[in-house]
Amino acid sequence: MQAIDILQQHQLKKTSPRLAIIEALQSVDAPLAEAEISEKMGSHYDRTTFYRSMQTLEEAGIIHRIVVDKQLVKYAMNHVEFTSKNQPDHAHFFCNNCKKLICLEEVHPGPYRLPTGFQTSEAEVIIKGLCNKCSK
Amino acid sequence: MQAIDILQQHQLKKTSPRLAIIEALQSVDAPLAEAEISEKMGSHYDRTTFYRSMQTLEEAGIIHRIVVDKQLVKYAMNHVEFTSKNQPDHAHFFCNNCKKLICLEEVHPGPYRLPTGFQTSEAEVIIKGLCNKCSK
DNA sequence: TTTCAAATGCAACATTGTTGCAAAGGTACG
DNA sequence: CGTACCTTTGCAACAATGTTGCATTTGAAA
Repeated sequence: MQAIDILQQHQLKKTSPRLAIIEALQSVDAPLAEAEISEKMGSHYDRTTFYRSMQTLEEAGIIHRIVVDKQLVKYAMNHVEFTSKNQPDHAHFFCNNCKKLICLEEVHPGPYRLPTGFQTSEAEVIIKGLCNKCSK
Repeated sequence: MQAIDILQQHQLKKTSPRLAIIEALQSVDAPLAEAEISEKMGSHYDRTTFYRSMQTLEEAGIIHRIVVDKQLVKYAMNHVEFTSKNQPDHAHFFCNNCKKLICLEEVHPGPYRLPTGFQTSEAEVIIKGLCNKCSK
């Protein structure tokens, strides 16, 4: 779907930073970090606007955020079936060699057997290792 | 086990920053963030030394690091049976209400059914929700 | 006790993210 | 089309976490 239609569908204003961010994420088939997105957006880039846009897009269920490691956060488009109520709960794979992050849409972790009284709302799973290209 | 014995056992120098960090982590039954550890260590505290010590202790298999969220990293003692080769692979629970992190030593996630060619070396699982005290 | 590699502590810097506020821009309405 | 209004942007300043270089100190072995 086109970026402008996605914003329309969620009743968000069609501003140029939001359109640029969505188009950057759609341009590659992998989650991107802020630095990678800002590169694709060129010169006219503001970090505050980026973070505020990401928050808006995440709350609307358009993107999701993946915390890979201490200093590495990546952002990815959601599939159309995910909304703010219906959170994506797939696992992510991080390749220790090529440093790429891959959404494993078909891997749904859990359920987990927690001690009595614990209530789960969501789970974040990062599997690390070597991807299919780097393990050869 | 005493902090000084732990360092001895791993053939690490028994320096005061390392001893203070281990004692801080042992003083409570929960993973701590840098700010929480530095509080317990009092005035004589240096952030560079802290991070370098944590790296040494992690590589030795004495502690492990848990990335809870974008800007929240916690550190916890390993059980004696874990070494640098034998990584701890238990899940962690983060309470969205009281913000405490709990090691679920008995919850061992996986195995995961990954696409062909993917090799797993480790997995990090953060389950979020309400802990037994906050769900009442 | 002496020696020396390892570790500390300081300064400076890097990255990621947040807050306040004035200016600019999108959208609805006439 | 133009205007009015509320949202969003963009800038500056700040905050938290983590890293690098280098001189000084210190643990531990001889």
